[in-house]
Amino acid sequence: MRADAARNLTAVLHAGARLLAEDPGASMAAIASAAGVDRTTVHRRFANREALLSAVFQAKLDSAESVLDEARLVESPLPVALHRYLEGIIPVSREWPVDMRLMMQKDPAARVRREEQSARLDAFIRRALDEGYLRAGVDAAWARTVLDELVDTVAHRFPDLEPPQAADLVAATFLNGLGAT
Amino acid sequence: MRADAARNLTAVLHAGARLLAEDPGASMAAIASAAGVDRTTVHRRFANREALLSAVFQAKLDSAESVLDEARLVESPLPVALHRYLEGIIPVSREWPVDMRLMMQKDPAARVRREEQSARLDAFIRRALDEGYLRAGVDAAWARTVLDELVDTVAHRFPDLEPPQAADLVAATFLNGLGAT
DNA sequence: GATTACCGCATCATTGATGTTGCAGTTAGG
DNA sequence: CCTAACTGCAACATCAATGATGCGGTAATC
Repeated sequence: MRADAARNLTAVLHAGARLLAEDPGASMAAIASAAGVDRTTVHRRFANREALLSAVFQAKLDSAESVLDEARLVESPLPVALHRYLEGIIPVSREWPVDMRLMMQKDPAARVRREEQSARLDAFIRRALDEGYLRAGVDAAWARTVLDELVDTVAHRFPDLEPPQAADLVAATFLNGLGAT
Repeated sequence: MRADAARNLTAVLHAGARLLAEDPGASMAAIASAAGVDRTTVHRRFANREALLSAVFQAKLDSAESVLDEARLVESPLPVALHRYLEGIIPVSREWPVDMRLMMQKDPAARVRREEQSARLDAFIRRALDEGYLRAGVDAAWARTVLDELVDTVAHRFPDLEPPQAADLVAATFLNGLGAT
């Protein structure tokens, strides 16, 4: 692929992620325009709207997978792995703000991949329970969901918070909550 | 308004909230069908799609406002008010699963009302800080956002949890987090 | 039980989004 | 500098959603 084509491609993917996050019904024309590209250029690269969405998901899943790999969720000491994961996943969530849950109803391939990554985080939460970093009796599914939501929240509602500080905030809230004493 | 018309109206609003939560691009036809009503009936009651969305938001805002009033956020002891608010707002979030943030971009009236309600919760969070129920130094905006997200999460991702238990879970997570000791 | 409000059904017009194609112009890369 | 790849532009076809309307039938309310 030629260099300018590659630039346009990533521009379209990023513009797509950004516009679709604000409005899941964003038109191809709007995405193309935001990417500084003609509408037909997008159609030439992606056969249909679904293919474009798929490509955006794949891009996000790729980034997330790298973070999961580099966090060493299984090997590293748990607090270290948690912090490394958070510091990595928050920028990913910002770079690809598109919400997976809502949009990959019609993309089974992306769903499968998402579930594989999800399973790695589930295992991490179980490990946290086993090693006593979470209170006994805490529901693993609840802990997992809360962690996801805290990540999304700090990523998108507090965009000016740098990743290290954001990771601290999420970890502290997750483990200690916000209450006194 | 005739009784059957009122029934149809609420059926359309509920179907709309449900379908729009799953897919913000859900068609009027799909909503009408889900409500067991002809498409033209919906068009007769609501001049356009925007009006239907507005009505759904208004319905949710009405319910939320009742909860805010009855929680007595200013007068009651803080833990009592918090629990009462949670126990009330979780069913509202379930009854009207539509996400406000995403959808009322184009509905300034709803936005204003939402912000008024939001201000009441902001004040409640400030009160919690002042009275020492939240750790000193905790960012009020962060606490506020986390509370909202915990409510939405327990409401939609744990639909089988009864409101009292769900409220306990949210309050405990909010104040104490999930970590050990 | 009469009336009137409401509904379902069929039909039509309109619009915005999607997707395709041909062509001329530009630019990356050998 | 030459070529092939890529783009923008214009034009076109298609389709699904929106919105309007008239009419016969049904059901709520008095």
